[in-house]
Amino acid sequence: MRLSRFFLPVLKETPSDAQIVSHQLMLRAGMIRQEAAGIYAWLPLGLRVLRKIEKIVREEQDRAGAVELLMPTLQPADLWRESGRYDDYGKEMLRIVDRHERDLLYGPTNEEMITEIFRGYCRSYKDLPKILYHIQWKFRDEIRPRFGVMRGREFLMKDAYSFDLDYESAVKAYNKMFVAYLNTFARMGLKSVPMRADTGPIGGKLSHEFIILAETGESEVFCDSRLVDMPAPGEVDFDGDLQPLVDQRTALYAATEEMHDAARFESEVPETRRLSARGIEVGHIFNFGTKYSEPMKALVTGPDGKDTPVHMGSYGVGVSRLLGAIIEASHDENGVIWPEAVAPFGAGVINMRAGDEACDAASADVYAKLDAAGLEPFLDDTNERAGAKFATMDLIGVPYQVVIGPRGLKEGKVEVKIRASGERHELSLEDAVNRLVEGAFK
RNA sequence: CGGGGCGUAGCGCAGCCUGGUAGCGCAUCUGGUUUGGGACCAGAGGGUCGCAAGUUCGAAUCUUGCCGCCCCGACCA
Repeated sequence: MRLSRFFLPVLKETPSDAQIVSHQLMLRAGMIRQEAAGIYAWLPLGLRVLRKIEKIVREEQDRAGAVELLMPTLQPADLWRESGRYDDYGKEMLRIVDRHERDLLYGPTNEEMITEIFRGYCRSYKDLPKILYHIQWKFRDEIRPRFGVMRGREFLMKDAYSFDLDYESAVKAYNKMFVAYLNTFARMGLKSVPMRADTGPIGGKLSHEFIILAETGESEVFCDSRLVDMPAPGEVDFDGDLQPLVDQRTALYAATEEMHDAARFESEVPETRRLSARGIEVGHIFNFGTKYSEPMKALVTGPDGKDTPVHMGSYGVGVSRLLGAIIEASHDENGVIWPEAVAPFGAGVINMRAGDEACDAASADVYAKLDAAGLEPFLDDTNERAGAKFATMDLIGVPYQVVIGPRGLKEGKVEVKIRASGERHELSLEDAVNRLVEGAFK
């Protein structure tokens, strides 16, 4: 992508209504634009990152054996009357009446609808187990939206739902998502900590929140510090026994404020490892048994010929919130520092003197080679001054910058700057390209 | 929903108390000089001061109502 063709409305000054750094940087880098309280338009740069995050979430869901589908944002109220949640959910649910006076709602979540879909087709225990998911926009009419995409009213969420014959089998699905989540967040450069959580209005007994530690987090959390640096499981056999991997983590103390037990914390965790911090919830998994399948009559016939309600679980990831969480975890005074896996562009190319024949030619050459190698380069081919170009490239957080100017070019050199460390390397044009393509700077 | 604050040009703000020609910085446009860390000079455009009603000869400024946004608390991916 060339900057001259792109749509990148960067702001020099920080808009006054943004309080936390991720919100400020998302506005300044031209990633989002607020259209109403808690409702944002995704500008091209923000959308690119959102898609990267979505892709990682999708790949890890698929790897864990979940199957993607897509449900509508609008749902009939009757479905929610079946589960009893039409009345329970309260004002957070946006209720809509259509021209025929039919009650609809903009889905805040999809347990009812997925249960309806499941019961429409699956009658036998032989259809089980199943995990279905989608990545879709949700609306919750929050009392107080805040912090940009961290607590928006409209937000992108991955929600998965599992269906099993019994509790034991449902725990296996739960464990799959548990492990998949650890891998998902790790791929985005985040250290996530699974914590015992309250099940809230969704109901059920087994539940964990996945928390990213950050000063600006909304929840207070307490955990054994060993959990924070425990590496993600990585390659695992999702059909194998995941219980040891889960136990290894759940054995260590970790709880959010509402589940915190100070006495237990102090007795189980040695003082040096007691970590109390703030965190951002980026994922939440639940097992809720037959809470929906029973009232909604999602029954399967078991091997014994008897009908039983399926055991279900639901598993959410705040996809749009993750942008905020990643920025909170990775930025400096100059802007965002994207982990490579989610960076909107793989490498930036700064043409220091657009219009200069040699600079134009060298920039085009580097750009073409990086592009051919699949690095998704971003070329600043504008007439801005050097300082402005550096500032913009730093702000939008591109992991590597190739600086091509007349000064270096005289000696056949370009400069590669690593955004995260600030390190610079003077290299020949070929070396710069080759080493970027090889990933030599990682 | 309770408490607090704000709404003036695309962005950041001043002006309001004490009513009388709507201003500054950045951004934008034109011309020129510049060009390795957010340039300089000269000129130009852009605002029914959130909306409505009231008070007044006269309202950005005072009063009332409404709307929107932000912050603090109880809830949530």
